[in-house]
Amino acid sequence: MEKLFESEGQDYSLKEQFSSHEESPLGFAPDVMAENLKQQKTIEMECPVNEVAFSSHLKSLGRNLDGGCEIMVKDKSEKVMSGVNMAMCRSPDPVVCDRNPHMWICSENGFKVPPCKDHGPQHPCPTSQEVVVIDDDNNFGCIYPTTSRNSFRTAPCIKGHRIRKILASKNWKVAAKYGVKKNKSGGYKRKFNFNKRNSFKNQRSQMNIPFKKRKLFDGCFSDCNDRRIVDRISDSNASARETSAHGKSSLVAGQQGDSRVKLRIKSFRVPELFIEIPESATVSSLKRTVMEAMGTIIGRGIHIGVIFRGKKVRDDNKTLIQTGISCDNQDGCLGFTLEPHSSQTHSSFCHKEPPSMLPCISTLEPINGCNPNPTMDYLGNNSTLLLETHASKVNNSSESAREPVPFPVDTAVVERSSDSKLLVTVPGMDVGATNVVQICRKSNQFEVGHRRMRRPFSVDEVEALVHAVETLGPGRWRDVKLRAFDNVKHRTYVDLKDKWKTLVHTAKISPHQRRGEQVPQQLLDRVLKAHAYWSLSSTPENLPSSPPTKSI
DNA sequence: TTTAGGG
DNA sequence: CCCTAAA
Repeated sequence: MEKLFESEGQDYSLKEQFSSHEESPLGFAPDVMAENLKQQKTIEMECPVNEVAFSSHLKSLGRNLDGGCEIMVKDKSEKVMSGVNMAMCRSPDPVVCDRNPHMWICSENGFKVPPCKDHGPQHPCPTSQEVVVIDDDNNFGCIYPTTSRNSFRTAPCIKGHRIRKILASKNWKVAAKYGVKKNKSGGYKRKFNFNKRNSFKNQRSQMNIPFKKRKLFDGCFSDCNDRRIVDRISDSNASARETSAHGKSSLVAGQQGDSRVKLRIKSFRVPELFIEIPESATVSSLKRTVMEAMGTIIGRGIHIGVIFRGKKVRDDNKTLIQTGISCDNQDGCLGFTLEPHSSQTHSSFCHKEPPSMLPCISTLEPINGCNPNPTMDYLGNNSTLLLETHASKVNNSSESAREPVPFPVDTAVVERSSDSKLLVTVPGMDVGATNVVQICRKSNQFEVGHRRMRRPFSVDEVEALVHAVETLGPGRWRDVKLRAFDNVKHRTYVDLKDKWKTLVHTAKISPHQRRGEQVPQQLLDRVLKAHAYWSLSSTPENLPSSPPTKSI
């Protein structure tokens, strides 16, 4: 596994963690993860904050239709990090937890068992109780695999209301199971894997989505590359296990005898949130920020995309037969994505939303330069959703997904920033000045037609680039990358080449023509000098004897 | 995969 | 930043 960030002796600021969230997840050090994966241990979490946002989003989709979802951030010592400066959460592994901390706890050292009828936080479930099962009657608890005896407890009401909708209850149940795995001590921990690379590679994500039938799983990462999802079904068929094929969907031969197609959707690809928050922000403001982002994105507009045999099925009017979706299909050729509502593509941008309504849906509309079809693939967790639906339901799925989800979010003012991001200003946050949350659906570079988020080079980056080019020369961009940006995943050697190109151009034009963050003239002088130096000759033997930094 | 260059 | 021909 590629090393994502150094943890030893490093002092990451929150800003760094956020700005380079791809490389610096808040969670475990990747090498630790890799080691754990080798040993097939449970991996707790590797979770950049933007992904935290989405994990929360996933959870909220499922279980918080009637209420808010509190995000708990804990460190290894089990201290709830709420209210402290997030900069404190560097080396520890902040974890996002459910709104029901009595149900699951997710810290490095501690855990609590699910409150099944037989056991509680003070009396952990025995190891024989391998899985937590939530049945179809709003119960949850443990199952004794040897005796098949269940220890269920009726699910609590949320905000004093029994969950009304069937979908809601199903969701809640699914999400409650989300990411829970028994640890070796017999308790249960949340388990995440947000390894982006693997997620991309495996084109897999886990998205718990309302559907007709839900079954339960204990998710096990059997290995690093192939985290199959083991389903454990809560009904009498509890011994039945299913292994997810590709994190997508499989077509199950129907038993109806007619032409119905049964789909078992293993997962959805989901978009991703990017959140930027001041380093001085408190955890509670972070929570709120994440909440806002979640509410924004799940509020409206998400609908379902269908990908069949690697191609997106764009024609909604096609029948399944015309599309080729049938029971004969092999596993994995059908996939679903969550994506912005297409009708909002050109909709105007709203600035205010009535109270008690969701924030503006603008994050869901394709942002200028942003990917209109974010398919950031999320493995994301170890549970999956087993569902069966008839073919006729497929077209309706977007309908249900579009259904507004009640979510207690403050009115948010949403603005479009000039650089293809959305700024969500959240009022009432306790971080002094205005909190600005940038929400931008990041593009998936592995998907065609998706533009990456714009990330202007900082002066420091320019300095590093200039220095590398001074010594290596232009034209060795791979070396430049390895030398100066090896640990910066989002800067490719093409990016560096492009940046050098613009730097040379910038250096040649007059200062008042320059835009963006001003690069110090001294740096630009070095650019020109290096450019001239390396332009003198294309052959090394004709080069001046000393590099540009030392020459002249 | 990298480089190089136009868009 | 994207796209892509060419190496």
